[in-house]
Amino acid sequence: MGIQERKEKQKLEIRKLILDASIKLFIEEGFGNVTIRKIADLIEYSPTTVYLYFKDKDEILTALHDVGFQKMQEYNHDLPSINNPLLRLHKMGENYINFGMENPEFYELMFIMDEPMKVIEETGCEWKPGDNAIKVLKATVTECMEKNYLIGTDPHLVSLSVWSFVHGLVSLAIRDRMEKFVPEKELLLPMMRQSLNWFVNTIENPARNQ
Amino acid sequence: MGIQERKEKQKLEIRKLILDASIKLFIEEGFGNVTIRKIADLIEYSPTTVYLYFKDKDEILTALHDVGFQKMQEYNHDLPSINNPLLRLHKMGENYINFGMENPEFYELMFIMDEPMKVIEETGCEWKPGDNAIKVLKATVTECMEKNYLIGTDPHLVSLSVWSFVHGLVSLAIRDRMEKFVPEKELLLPMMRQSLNWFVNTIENPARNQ
DNA sequence: TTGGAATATTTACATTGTTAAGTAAATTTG
DNA sequence: CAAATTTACTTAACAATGTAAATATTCCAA
Repeated sequence: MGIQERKEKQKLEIRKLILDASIKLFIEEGFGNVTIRKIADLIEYSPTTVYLYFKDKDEILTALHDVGFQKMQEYNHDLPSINNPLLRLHKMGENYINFGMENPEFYELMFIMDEPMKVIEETGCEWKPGDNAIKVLKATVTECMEKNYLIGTDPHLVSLSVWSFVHGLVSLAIRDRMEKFVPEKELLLPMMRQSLNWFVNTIENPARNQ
Repeated sequence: MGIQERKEKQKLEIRKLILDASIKLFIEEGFGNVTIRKIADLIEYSPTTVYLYFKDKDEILTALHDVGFQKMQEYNHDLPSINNPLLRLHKMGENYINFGMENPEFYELMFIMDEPMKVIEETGCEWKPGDNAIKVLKATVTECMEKNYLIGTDPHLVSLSVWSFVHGLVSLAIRDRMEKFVPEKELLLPMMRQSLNWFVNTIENPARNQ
């Protein structure tokens, strides 16, 4: 029925309004600013209306978490054009760092905050966006090993390690734990890139110098 | 004056009561359970009395953050007995992981949550406990380089990288982002140790095989 | 004993997430 | 088209939270 469809669409539109308002709020001033009432203010509805479109606040955060993963994918649009798998892995790392530092609030939702994982546990236990990203990483690491850019037989373990490394960099940085290491803010990102360079150079198979 | 001293001591005792109560609360049920009112209930004072001993909740969290660093030091009591600096670095990593996984709430305060760093920014900008830990790490990495266990000339950069790596492991684990990589909970810690092994083996100077 | 400082409590307020009840408009049904 | 029902939204309210101001109590020195 056409009328049904239109209603569905309107419902989705208001959901989008809510999400956009939430994004605006936390982009501009962090998560403390994301309250149901402020969202409602922005979209010019009453606070309780929000609950007609989302079960609770955590569900909103989870939806934003999904948006974050889409955003991160955009950062990786240039990956397929890189043939050398180790270079590709390196670029993935750079993109990951750039994404995290340029979108710290999204990054928090995706990899730090508890709420999205709680919701996911309640609703099927599938962390689809995360799993997807992991799959790409693992494929790249596997290729690196097949083509002898990396030594080792366990792409699983190495993928986990690579991810931990870049996540460590980003999460320490956005939670202000690196100020001792890098007092000047302008040097933070360069330092992180340097660290990534060191990492990639170090794990590269030294025998594969042609 | 002796009477002054006794009063000082009593003040410190109540502060300790407050901190112990807070620890009990978040150990038993996580941070959601740490509220001024629950703390007050536990120590059998009224909620506002807490404010006579701490400026606000963030200051309590920051004090707990300090306690966490003391606890972490205890994990490292065995380090001085290890002569080989690379082995020592390895053990530091293991201890770090063990501490984080066994005390996730403290770990959060020390390396993930915003509040303590906010307080520190307001009161002098010195992250003393953190700086101290970093100093130990840097000394070890420096020794590794001097004795040729690690290649490279920048202990600063490598220390940052090592820390990022283990922090990445721990923080992904305690925020439940590793369930895809390691579905069974019992295998999580072994996997993290394996990852650390891989890391240390990989960064070790390959030329230094005697 | 009394007055003032230190310590504690009572009351209160604003903000938060969230639920329950009510209302007005849109839609379906007869 | 009129009545009934569903939908979309709002108002009012609740409980929990951090915290401030006003008030009360305790304690010690003069």
